[in-house]
Amino acid sequence: MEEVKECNISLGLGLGSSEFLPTLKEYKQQIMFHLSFPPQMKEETDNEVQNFERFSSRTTDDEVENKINSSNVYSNKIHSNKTNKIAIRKKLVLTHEQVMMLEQNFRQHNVLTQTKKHDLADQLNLQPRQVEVWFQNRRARTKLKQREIDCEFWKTYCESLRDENRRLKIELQDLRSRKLGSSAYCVHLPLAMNPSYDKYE
DNA sequence: TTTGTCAAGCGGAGAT
DNA sequence: ATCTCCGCTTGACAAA
Repeated sequence: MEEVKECNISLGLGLGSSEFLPTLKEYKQQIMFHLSFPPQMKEETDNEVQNFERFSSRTTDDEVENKINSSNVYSNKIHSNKTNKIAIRKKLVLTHEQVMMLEQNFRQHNVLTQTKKHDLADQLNLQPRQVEVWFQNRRARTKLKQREIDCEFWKTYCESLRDENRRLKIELQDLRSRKLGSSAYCVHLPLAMNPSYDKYE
């Protein structure tokens, strides 16, 4: 079967050219037209497109079209290197209300149960998978943020240790320069600060 | 043009 | 075998 190495079709997409935005059906037609798939590949691609329709938060072509034409959803093509198939990915931008609701639920519990996932999906008019993905990405963002905080903490801590080390070295040098050799004094000094420390090394 | 953000894909790991 | 999670990555988009 003919292999599709590269898919780089212009479908007239672009911001500010909404009158040229194709419907999902037109997308399918144009993809087929441009690539002239062999029948088998056409079928596979069509299935793939259908999968993406199911996968997206919309179920009908009309709904897809409305979303494509609305302000918070854009469409683009993706090409899977693994399967050499073409599909359409609809880039979803969640609304403020959707994000607020998700955030609120995330604060209560950052892991989803099956029931919670489906409830939220229903409430937000999203697919359960999209809710799941949002939670996964949200956990990743939290973790990243925490890592940054930890990193900052250890950086500061490290800096303070360096300062302390510098200070102790100066103090040690000062003590040595005064040539304080009294054994009574030495007893109360930590080993490293003991003027006789060199003897132990 | 570069950089940051975010939804989503992919693959591996662990649990059931 | 299936599900869910995580880490990494991709591609679209917006902002700088």
